[in-house]
Amino acid sequence: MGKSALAIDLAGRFDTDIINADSRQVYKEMCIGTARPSPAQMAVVRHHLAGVRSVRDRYNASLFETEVLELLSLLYTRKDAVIMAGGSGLYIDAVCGGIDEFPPVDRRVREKLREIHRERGLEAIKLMLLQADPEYYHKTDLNNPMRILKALEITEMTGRPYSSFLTGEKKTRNFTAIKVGVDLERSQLYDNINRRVDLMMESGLLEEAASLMPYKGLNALNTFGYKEIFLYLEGRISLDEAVDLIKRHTRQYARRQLTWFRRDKGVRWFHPGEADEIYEYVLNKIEQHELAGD
RNA sequence: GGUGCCAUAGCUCAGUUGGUAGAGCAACGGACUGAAAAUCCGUGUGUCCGUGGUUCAAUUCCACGUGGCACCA
Repeated sequence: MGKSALAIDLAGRFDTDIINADSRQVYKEMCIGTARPSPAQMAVVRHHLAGVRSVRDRYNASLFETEVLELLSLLYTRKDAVIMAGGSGLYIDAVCGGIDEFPPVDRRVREKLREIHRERGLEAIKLMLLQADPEYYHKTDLNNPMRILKALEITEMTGRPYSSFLTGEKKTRNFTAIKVGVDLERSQLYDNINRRVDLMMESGLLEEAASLMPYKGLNALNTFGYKEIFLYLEGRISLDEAVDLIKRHTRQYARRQLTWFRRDKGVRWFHPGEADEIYEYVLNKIEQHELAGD
């Protein structure tokens, strides 16, 4: 869509830094396949939280929330505004409104529950959820094993139903978020995506992915751009098929991002080329906010 | 040149003992509280290749044509 380039443009105008809101660009080993900003771009504008973790590390929306809040308290001593850019909606919402706190989950508990799911299927874990947390059972998507497993993990760890941790409260922050979304014609978006993937291949995505093959079981590598190359390296599909799949999966992800942000009525939508208009919009918002005396 | 098989959704293919059709993938829409580039849900009007014939009725049967594939020359 052109989020990164727009963010760099705006960061220049506001003389500020960018915080990366992308769940896969945090991994230092995943560079080409996540289109992490280039060293040249990073030299122009300071980017935070890109390439700061290993694929072997556990990372999630809550850790991101914590890290960004710490970072922001630091940045706001020097900057009036900070730009956060990326497509990971849950991560952005965690920063802007917070997510409820859960206790950490023991690896063995997680493994045990996954094994039950693997061996006895969805019905088995659904039944467990019905007993452990009927409230959540009636509320959640029962076809989605990840949701069920998550709830069971927390219930198992604490002896309390998962739903008792869900307050739905929006946390107050000491900053105001001005949200800007970008969208453009599908045909053009898809052209951009196809071109971007071709460029990744020219830049050595195959080699990067091949070097990460030993980690293919890790969550970080359950990512389009990598998993398709793994299929190729295993001889299951041709390289052309892999590239086509990467393009397709990237397109589908772009649509899912739109679905997420469209739900947020606080987002103001622009064409990615409207940098001037976006700058004006943000300036006005800041001004209104200051007049309101906040 | 001859013979046989095939032609149905964007793609791969089911199917209709004759009453105008449905799966997977794609596409589109949606959901989303520590795996989120993850995971999950919903949406199927298409000259059923063309023309003619048989029939109350043809995408289905028959003939011819067109295109593809295979085999024989």
